[in-house]
Amino acid sequence: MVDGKSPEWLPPGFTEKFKYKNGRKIKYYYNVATGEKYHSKKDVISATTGNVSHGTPQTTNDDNGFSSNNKVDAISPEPNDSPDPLPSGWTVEEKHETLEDARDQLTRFYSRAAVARYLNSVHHANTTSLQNKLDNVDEPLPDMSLQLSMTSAGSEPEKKRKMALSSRFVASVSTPADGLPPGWIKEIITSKSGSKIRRDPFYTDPVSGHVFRSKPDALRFLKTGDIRYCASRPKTRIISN
DNA sequence: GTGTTCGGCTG
DNA sequence: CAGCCGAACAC
Repeated sequence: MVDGKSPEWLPPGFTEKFKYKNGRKIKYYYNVATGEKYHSKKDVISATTGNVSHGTPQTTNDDNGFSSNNKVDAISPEPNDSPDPLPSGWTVEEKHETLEDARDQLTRFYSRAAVARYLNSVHHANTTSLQNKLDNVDEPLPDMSLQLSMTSAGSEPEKKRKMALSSRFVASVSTPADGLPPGWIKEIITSKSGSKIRRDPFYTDPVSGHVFRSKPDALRFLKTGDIRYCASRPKTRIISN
């Protein structure tokens, strides 16, 4: 139960496969016997419980690309093996023979980025704009920039005061990210779903504008320079400077 | 297919 | 309890 390497719920004959589309990791389940693939656990379960032997729930194909050659969708761990979503303006010099070569180039790239980051952080100079306009705040406000926004769950754009208790509001506190290069912003997004209060941290790179869901993700990007290695694809917010 | 949220596992 | 991340959900 502890090791999630083998999904127990997965019926025999099924294998777990991964595919990378647009930098997003997609897991799907592949039925070796029939060649069908399913995107979610539900699909597999409903398909297997309803019709165990043979039923073609999705594609009614007797023969498709799976027949002759099962080219396993092996993930490419090397950054130089798949088309990189390089931003315009960046060019790939050559294909690297060794890892060190690639690493050297990455280092250059990161030096540059580091410089940009540093300059950016200095330019901002930690603008601690303290604005607490909240009336029903029961939490101690930190002396950092606080931003509050709320979304009306229903269709009432009014009465924002008491709504904080019944609707989902989002408050974000921005603080300099800890354990990351200067300039990075850590945001604690406080949201309310149902009656549960969530506090999720996000990390924003001021240079690229990527907002990472976790510190490890941010570190991964810093280290490899490729968001493909992140556990979750970061949203990219434009930096208004 | 893409973005968003939820929920749960782990340290 | 907080952080992280997969997966479900929704657009």
